[in-house]
Amino acid sequence: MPELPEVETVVRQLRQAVCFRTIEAVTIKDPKVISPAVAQGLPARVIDIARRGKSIIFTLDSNAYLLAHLRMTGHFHVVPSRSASLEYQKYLSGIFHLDGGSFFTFNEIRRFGGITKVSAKELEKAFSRLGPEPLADSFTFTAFDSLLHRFPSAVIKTKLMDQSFLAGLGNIYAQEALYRAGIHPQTKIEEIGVSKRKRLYHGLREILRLAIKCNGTTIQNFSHLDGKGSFQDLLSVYQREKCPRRHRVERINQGGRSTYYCPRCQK
DNA sequence: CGAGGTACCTGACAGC
DNA sequence: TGCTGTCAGGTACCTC
Repeated sequence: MPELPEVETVVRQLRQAVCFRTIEAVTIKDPKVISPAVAQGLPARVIDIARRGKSIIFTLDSNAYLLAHLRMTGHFHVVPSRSASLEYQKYLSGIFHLDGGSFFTFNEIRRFGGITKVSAKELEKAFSRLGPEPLADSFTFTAFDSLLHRFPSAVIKTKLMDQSFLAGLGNIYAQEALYRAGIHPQTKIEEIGVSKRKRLYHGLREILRLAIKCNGTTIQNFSHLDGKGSFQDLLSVYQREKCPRRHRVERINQGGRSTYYCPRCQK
């Protein structure tokens, strides 16, 4: 499930393979996933690939941007030459033809994610609703704490997953961060004391950094360009039966989503 | 305004 | 075997 660490992994790999290359043409197989506008204004050179929250931004030298979101099951694949077989044809949404005959593809099983072409203004508008980047230097404990103070009555787990609150956390890392902080996922923000707020701040940053080092978590549908991440081996509660301290993990439902937590470690 | 619920979409899997 | 129901979940959109 692509969250911040998985998207960051994909961005780093795309940067290696696609940055400073020219997109000559795009073949759109599924216009619901790849907006037809993406094929216009080519060829164009990719001069930067970056991440904001869970979005991927390709900066083109044509004064436009490609905005990609993996949602649940979106994948990029880089294919070295035109003669190579399209290994992932089954869910192929689009083919990006690069200079020199290589290409990369976008595949989307559930067709939730996709790629659109946007202007600088549209890009700014899309990101204006996003909360801060949890790994940014400017995201200090003070910044996190003042954010928490704005929503005293909200349930902490739901808020951690709210992209306008904090950009990049999803169901897995929100749960893992709460385990690290010893906070029950149904706790209201106003009920969390300052020491647990600090543990949550440090816990979520540590977990994101560690997961990036592991190239993300590979569960069910997520794999990055070069294979699989390994953070799933380090999960404490998500889809686990026992927490690292050998207590039984419980599963509850919050907003139609499963939440795993340890009733003994998280009060 | 915030908070909570639901639709979107398809594959995996359990149960009969 | 083959059907049905449930679950997975990021985000936009809706209602209260």
